[in-house]
Amino acid sequence: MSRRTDPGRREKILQAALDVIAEQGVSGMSYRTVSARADVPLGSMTYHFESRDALLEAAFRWYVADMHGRFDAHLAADDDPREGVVAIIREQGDGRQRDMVLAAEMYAMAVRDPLYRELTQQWVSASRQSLRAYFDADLTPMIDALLEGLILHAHISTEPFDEDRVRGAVRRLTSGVSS
Amino acid sequence: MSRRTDPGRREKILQAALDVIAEQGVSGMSYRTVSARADVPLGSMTYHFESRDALLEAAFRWYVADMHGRFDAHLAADDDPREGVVAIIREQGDGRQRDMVLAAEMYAMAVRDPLYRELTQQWVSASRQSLRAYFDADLTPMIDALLEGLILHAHISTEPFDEDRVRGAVRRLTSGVSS
Amino acid sequence: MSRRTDPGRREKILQAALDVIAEQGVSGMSYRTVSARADVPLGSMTYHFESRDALLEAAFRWYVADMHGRFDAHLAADDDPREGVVAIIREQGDGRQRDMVLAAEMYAMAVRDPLYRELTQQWVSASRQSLRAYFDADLTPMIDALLEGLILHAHISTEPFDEDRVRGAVRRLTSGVSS
Amino acid sequence: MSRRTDPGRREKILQAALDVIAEQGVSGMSYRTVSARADVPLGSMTYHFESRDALLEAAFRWYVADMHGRFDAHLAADDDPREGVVAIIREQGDGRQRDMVLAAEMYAMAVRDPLYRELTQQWVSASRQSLRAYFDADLTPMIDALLEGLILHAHISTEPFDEDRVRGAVRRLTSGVSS
DNA sequence: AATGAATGAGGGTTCATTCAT
DNA sequence: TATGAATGAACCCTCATTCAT
Repeated sequence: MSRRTDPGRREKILQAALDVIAEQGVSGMSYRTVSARADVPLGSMTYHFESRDALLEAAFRWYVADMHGRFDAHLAADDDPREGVVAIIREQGDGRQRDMVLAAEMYAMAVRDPLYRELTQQWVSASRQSLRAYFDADLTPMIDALLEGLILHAHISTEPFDEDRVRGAVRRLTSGVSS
Repeated sequence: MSRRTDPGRREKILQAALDVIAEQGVSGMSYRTVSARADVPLGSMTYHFESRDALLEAAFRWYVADMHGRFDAHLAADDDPREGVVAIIREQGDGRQRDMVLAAEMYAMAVRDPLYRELTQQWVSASRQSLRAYFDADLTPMIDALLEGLILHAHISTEPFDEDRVRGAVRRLTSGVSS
Repeated sequence: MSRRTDPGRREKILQAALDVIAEQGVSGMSYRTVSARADVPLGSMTYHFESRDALLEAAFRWYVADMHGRFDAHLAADDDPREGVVAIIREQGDGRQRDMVLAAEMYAMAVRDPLYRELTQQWVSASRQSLRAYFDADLTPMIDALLEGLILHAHISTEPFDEDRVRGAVRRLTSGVSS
Repeated sequence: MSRRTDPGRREKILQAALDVIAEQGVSGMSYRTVSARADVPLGSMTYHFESRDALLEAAFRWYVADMHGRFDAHLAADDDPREGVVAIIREQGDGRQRDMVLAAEMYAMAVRDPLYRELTQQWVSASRQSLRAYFDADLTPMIDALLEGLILHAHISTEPFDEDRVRGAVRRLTSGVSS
């Protein structure tokens, strides 16, 4: 079921969709805005994605898969997994506006729409699964939550990122629990 | 006392706007949906709120003021502030879908729009200010972040809320630091 | 039937109306734009002018009266009335964007609406009446027409105003006819 | 040959637009009025013309092209070009309300809007170019201006059109100048 | 005498979607 | 297979006008 004339078009559209969402939010993502961004004829959009909803879902699925890959890589990169957590917060919280916007939009949909709730759950589960390789099972939801909250606040706050303070919190949270 | 004037109309519209946002998201909040919800003529909307954006902003300002009041009350209600934190997470995480939707939508806007970033900052600052009455200054952003992440995850997750696990995390995070 | 509280308000509104028309055209002149320009409450507009149409008419009547006064003055100012005509063209054609816009808008209405046709006729008649004091009766409509066309073209054209050429045309047009 | 496609639709819309302008002025030309006049769905309007402004411009360009063709034909039709000028004034001034309204509306826009100023300049230039084939270069702007003013006044005035008077003026204006 | 509150109609424009080609 | 043409619904917003006060 491959496309013969422009095999990358599906992917190009998905990328453009995420770009548009990052800039204008989900509500700004229309067939029109995406087709313009991807430089693809409007009539072609419905051919590749049956409906706007289908496109939105496909875009976020792609995004989640991409994000999880990076999460894993970070944890594995450091000898001390606690430093991996700090690194994730540092990287995600510092810059990466695009990823944060996409995540925030997805969460906003998740709390209302079961489809995106499920997708987000998969993401959260996958993250915890990764954490569980290094931390106690009881602890992983807490680490994950701290991580989430810190990244979010880093994007909203004007205060500079204080790595030591984060490091301290991570260590304290994980203290006295066998890994 | 005919229909010619309706002193509570502004507030009625704001309430309806938040209701609509909670149900359909910010993108579902149109002059039309709100006017229908508030049982107010469409032409009346622009009289009270110059633009859709102005209405949206007014609605979220109202919401933030309301939320902060409840946050404060919780912290003050318990002898042990750590239990207050647990109570907030329990209450917000358990049910209260409406508040979570509103918060999530606001965050999604905040990461893109300076206006809402500022508003959210005010909220976060106010929360920390309240926490600082009970916890060490270095610690409050961490507690606040944990709180945020846990509430968010509680809404997304299907797992039941595990109060003891949360309590443990809060205590560990605050251990060894003078309150 | 004078207004006690703000005797100049009627005039202030009329002036503002003409200002708005000059800038945005007749279609841009609304109760709202004029009330904002005149710094007068919207509710006050209908008190002074029963309808938008009434305001528009009053504004143009005021304008016509003003214009005719200036036309007369020019003709009387010079010993040679032919030079007076050249002077009118020079002054009106050179700059005075505001007057031209108002005239053009009035003509556009005149060709469609009997009310403004009548008003414009009065203006044209008055101009010819003034010209007739200096020129042959048969000639005045021609001079008037030349005048009108030259002023209009002066506003549209990018070419500089060529006074000598105009002077030549006026003299030729009036040649061999007893004044 | 179902209704799915309609190759003449663009032109049909342009014609309808000019009709509406002639009857109700530029300010009466809305997507809605034109779509009704052309018997075309409202949603179709924005497909063919990106904005109301674009439609307006296209309509006037079409109109100008049409007018110039007729101007040329008149001049060439008579052996004596001076009679051609008289004929133009007679035809345009007598009846042809529609053309006059359109011209007046265009002038009104031209004095405010550079886009229409340019378009009108093109028209005026083209007319002079045509006149220059028969009259002295210095004279053409004067003939053109007289023509313009007479046609305009003919539409506003109630007096009947006096062909001999016009003929006399044209001859006098062109007298003593080599053609 | 003067005006703030209110409203229905209509304004331009965007949109998801359909379908003939 | 791919797309230009088309459309009805809904969008935000401006407006002239009414009327209670």
